[in-house]
Amino acid sequence: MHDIRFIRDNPELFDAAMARRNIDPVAQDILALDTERRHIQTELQTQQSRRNDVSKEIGKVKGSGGNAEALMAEVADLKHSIPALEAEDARLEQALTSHLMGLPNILEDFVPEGADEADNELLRVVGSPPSFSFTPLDHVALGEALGQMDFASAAKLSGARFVVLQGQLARLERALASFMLDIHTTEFGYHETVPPVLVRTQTMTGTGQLPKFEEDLFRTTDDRWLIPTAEVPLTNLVADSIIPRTDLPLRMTAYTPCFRAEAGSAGRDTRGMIRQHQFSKVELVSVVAAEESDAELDRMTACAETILQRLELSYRVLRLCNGDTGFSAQQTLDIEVWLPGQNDGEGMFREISSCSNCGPFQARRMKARTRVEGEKETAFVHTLNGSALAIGRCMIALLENGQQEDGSIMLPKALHSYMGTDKLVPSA
RNA sequence: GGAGAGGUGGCCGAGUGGCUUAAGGCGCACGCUUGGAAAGCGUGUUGGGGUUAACGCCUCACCGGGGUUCGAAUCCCCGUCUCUCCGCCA
Repeated sequence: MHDIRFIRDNPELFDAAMARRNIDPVAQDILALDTERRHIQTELQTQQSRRNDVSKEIGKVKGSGGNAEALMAEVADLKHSIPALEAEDARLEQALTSHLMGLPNILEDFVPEGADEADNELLRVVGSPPSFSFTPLDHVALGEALGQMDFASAAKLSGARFVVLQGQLARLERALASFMLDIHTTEFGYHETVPPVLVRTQTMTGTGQLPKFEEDLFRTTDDRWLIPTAEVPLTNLVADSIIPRTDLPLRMTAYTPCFRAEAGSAGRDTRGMIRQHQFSKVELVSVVAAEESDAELDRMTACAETILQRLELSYRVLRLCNGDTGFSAQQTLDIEVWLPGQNDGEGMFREISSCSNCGPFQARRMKARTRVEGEKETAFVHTLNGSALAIGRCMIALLENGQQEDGSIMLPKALHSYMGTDKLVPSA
């Protein structure tokens, strides 16, 4: 959510920022509501103050046996006007809040200009793709040849966009989660967490999924929501709190399933494990002081990159353009891994991680603040989140990059101890 | 799922309609005291919003939302969470 005081002081800047999000000027409408609301509040509070004074006076008069009827008659009038003003104030606040809640975060100035992913800015390419003496297969062919990746059975159980993994691939899921969590906790200081995957509406609103993106989510019959990412519960852990400045930064990591309705993705990535309704992911969340968030984004991205490097996968890092940056982010860096089996064996880069600095945007929605010990002023924290990494897409990358002509899959050294072997072979 | 008891400041805890400006304690900060420290004494110590050049003034908030009343932490209704017991269950 946005700071109404910023909009009051900089309406043109605000509209310019929203223009980068393809949103028509809104500052004038917002400020009209704001001005009217403050006018109502002033009048309301004047009347409340009068009511409080008179009520006290009535108490005193009655206590000393006097006649308070004149005073009570005065308050009788206020009893009509105060509720009316309260209702008007509530209406205006609601209108203002719903307006502000629906507007995306302001982008950093250096976010590149562009309509979609084709316009993202390439920051670096790391590693080099493996070369094959044969045409590499995609993960579907490889996984099914292993007899360990079963889309037909998943469709029987759950419909499209699900998968059943078995044998070594099932273990690989577990191994990857352990491998990633071990690095983040022991080398990078993230606090391992197991959060709920069902959350309340208020929690989804705190990180920005609601009220605008309901159609992307699964909702339960008792009015909870399945998380689309562990960013939601992890970040909301600091909602409604004031964190001592000395406790920052907070760094949390969690391995959770993620659920996405993929309502707007009909026909996209229908083959294989690239885009599923359910997938698992190791997520990183940082809660930091304002002045630290830019550096924290670089740090977080480096943590995600470390995983890819240890897995000996090549990748590239991009800064997303305005058209491709998500609702809550002020800046996003994507990591795309090389998948040699895609594009009919030509290979292509696909997103495997997305690291975002949300600045104070989510913190303001969830009232997450910090304070320097001994000072009175509080400040909204900055929140960041990143995948490190998406497990399913990581598995795809390992299969497609490690494939051998005989159909077996060579695993990177880092996983040997987690897998108890150095390669994947077809199930007996 | 059933029955009961609860939710008050950073923490503990008093408070069954006005004397609450939320008692008292703990913790914390500052000061006095001291050679220094402890103890003791004193002062201060929630958050959001409106208004103001500023000091300040006002308002809201005692889990959340409604209601009764001139006036609600206190009474009523709904919701929510916690605890105890029962049932069920991994």
